[in-house]
Amino acid sequence: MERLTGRQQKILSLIIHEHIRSAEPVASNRLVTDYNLDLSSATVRNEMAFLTETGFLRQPHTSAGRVPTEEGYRYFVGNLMRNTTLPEDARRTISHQFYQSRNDISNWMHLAASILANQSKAASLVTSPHPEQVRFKHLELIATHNTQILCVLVLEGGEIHQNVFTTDEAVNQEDLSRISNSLSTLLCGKNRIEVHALTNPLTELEKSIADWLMLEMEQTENLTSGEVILDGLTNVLAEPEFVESDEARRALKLIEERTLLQDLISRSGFKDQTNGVQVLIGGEGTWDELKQMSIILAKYGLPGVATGTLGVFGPIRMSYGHSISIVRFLSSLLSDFVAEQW
Amino acid sequence: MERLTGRQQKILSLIIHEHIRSAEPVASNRLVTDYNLDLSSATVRNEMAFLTETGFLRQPHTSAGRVPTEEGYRYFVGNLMRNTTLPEDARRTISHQFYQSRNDISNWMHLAASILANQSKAASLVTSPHPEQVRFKHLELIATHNTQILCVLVLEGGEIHQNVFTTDEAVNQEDLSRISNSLSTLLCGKNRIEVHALTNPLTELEKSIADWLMLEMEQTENLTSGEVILDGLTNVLAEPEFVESDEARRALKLIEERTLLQDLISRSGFKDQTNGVQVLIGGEGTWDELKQMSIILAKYGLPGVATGTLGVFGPIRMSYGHSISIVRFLSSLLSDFVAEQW
DNA sequence: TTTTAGCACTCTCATTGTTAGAGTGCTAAA
DNA sequence: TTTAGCACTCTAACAATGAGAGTGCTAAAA
Repeated sequence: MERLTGRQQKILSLIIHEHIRSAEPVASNRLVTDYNLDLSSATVRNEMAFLTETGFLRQPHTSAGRVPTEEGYRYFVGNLMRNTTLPEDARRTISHQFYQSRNDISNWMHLAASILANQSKAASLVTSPHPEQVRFKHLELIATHNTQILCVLVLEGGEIHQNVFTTDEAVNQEDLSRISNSLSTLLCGKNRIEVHALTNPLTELEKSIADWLMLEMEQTENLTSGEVILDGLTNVLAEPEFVESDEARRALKLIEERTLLQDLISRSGFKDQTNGVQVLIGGEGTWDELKQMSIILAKYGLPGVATGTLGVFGPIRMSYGHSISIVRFLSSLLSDFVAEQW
Repeated sequence: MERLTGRQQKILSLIIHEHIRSAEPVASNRLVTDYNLDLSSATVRNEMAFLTETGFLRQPHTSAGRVPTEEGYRYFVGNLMRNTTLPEDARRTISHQFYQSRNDISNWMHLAASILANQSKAASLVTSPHPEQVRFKHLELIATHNTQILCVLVLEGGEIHQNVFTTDEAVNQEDLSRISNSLSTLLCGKNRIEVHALTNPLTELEKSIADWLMLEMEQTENLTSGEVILDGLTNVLAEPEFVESDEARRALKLIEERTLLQDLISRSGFKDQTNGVQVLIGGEGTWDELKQMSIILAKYGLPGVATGTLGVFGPIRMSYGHSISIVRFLSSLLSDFVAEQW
């Protein structure tokens, strides 16, 4: 990694800041006048030439200002950005919005996606918390019409699955309650394999119920992530660099189709930096479709028990400091919600 | 309504067909050569002049071909379009895709949105089926941790709500089961007002549970539509007329924010045409933001019991025949699913 | 009366030429 | 080491031009 002088770092920071604001190449003059630099534009130009040589800036054409490269953004995020935390009042406002829905997973997922999108002015995603190992909690059988049975499976952590069975002959609610009670007490807290070992079903109905609940548990376990909520897709489209080119459209299409997300979430190792928040800038050489975009991801939940992913994606020219602090804050907030229920 | 000769109708149809295909103004020549018209271009020009005068076509500029007006599309949809039904094999393929998820509302809503978007090459929406009157079906209380109680409310039709209560002291599962059993038998099939009249709670816990379930029932009842699933937003953005203008972006933004949808669904009277399918062309003078877009909506479900809405929205230059037949088919398919569960 | 060939007319769009100005790199002086 | 000054380059905006697309109209043909 190149070593930069304090002044070079400052100029790089200012250029990135100004470019994020204006979406245009930044001229040496603009820096001097608008940011009260105690330097002449010529000096700034010399430094800019150096930063261009070392790969942190580039020039769209000879007589244009400078634009940060991916490398430049990466250096900025890794070394220069001051580690902003969300101001106390913003935290309070956001926490307050969750007050009503803290007990309903689906609700707070949507809310989180909406807040992420609005605050970061980019697109956002939130995946449902995914348990490492699925455990049975409770089963309920409810007679609906004469031969139809609504079957509700509650997993540890409060996740709910439902299904409707049709039987050959009518079953009354008392019988159903007896079955569900015995199964519930028998299987409570058991994982998929234990459930399989314990169920020695007698009737046709019990057999199909047992089959179904093992299927649901297996599916839930194998999913890398359950539901994926997207929001703010149109925010990204409003950005000037995406108005013309259809690169963004293609990237958004991939994201809407959820194909990239799986890949992205599983391959981004979460090995590293910035306090559990992962920053992917310009596809990092791996994802060609994301050349113009950056993605900020964080896991949330209880490690080893149940985790989900949340994050924002926007133009490479995004406000990293603010976005990262939002992502980090929501990640810890949602972790609390998960901890309450698991 | 103007009276058009057969030839005029045919020319209007062909122009609309060709314009939907090419997204460009249609010239008199193109019609004669590409569609083997047994007429000269001059004759076609005369008819085109007439159709322009009567308001079905317009000319972007003097030396350009013709483009259908909103009025033109409306006449086409109302009078000229042959009432296409989806081919048998397409129906079968689609039905087959639903096979696995016919019992899970959330699943089939997503699937329906995805199929609508892909088939119509436009954006799609599906709202959850909304009961006319909410009725209690079943209540289940499950002890999770020492002082936490997971509370699952099942409404008639299979809709499920959940909440977590925290009590001052630990409660055992037997007590909870007793409470939920007695409440379930007491309240089964009752609507919100009857529930209110019947609950004369004794303990603090019972009181908060009763409060909550009445709140949920009330909220569910007051919603014009519950969950709204959107899909295929990026399909619309790929259309040439939206690449440049930001009109589409604004329209999509409104739709993403769900503000327009409520208005749209409630105000579109479903008074009319095309077998329960409602076609809104170019905002119909009411919605300015939708000048360039058309919306095809249909209700599904059991009228008077529980209904939802589904549809597609795309450029005004959309393939109405195909889209309408898809919407109609899915509407009847989902109606079957609703009928099975209510 | 209806259709059509022919032609003048209009408007767009792509191309070219031109110019102002934005911004740089370099040099020589401070 | 910094900076003033200046030549140089490239873009973006504008005007001028011409080809071509497509029309409307007229007068002749069916």
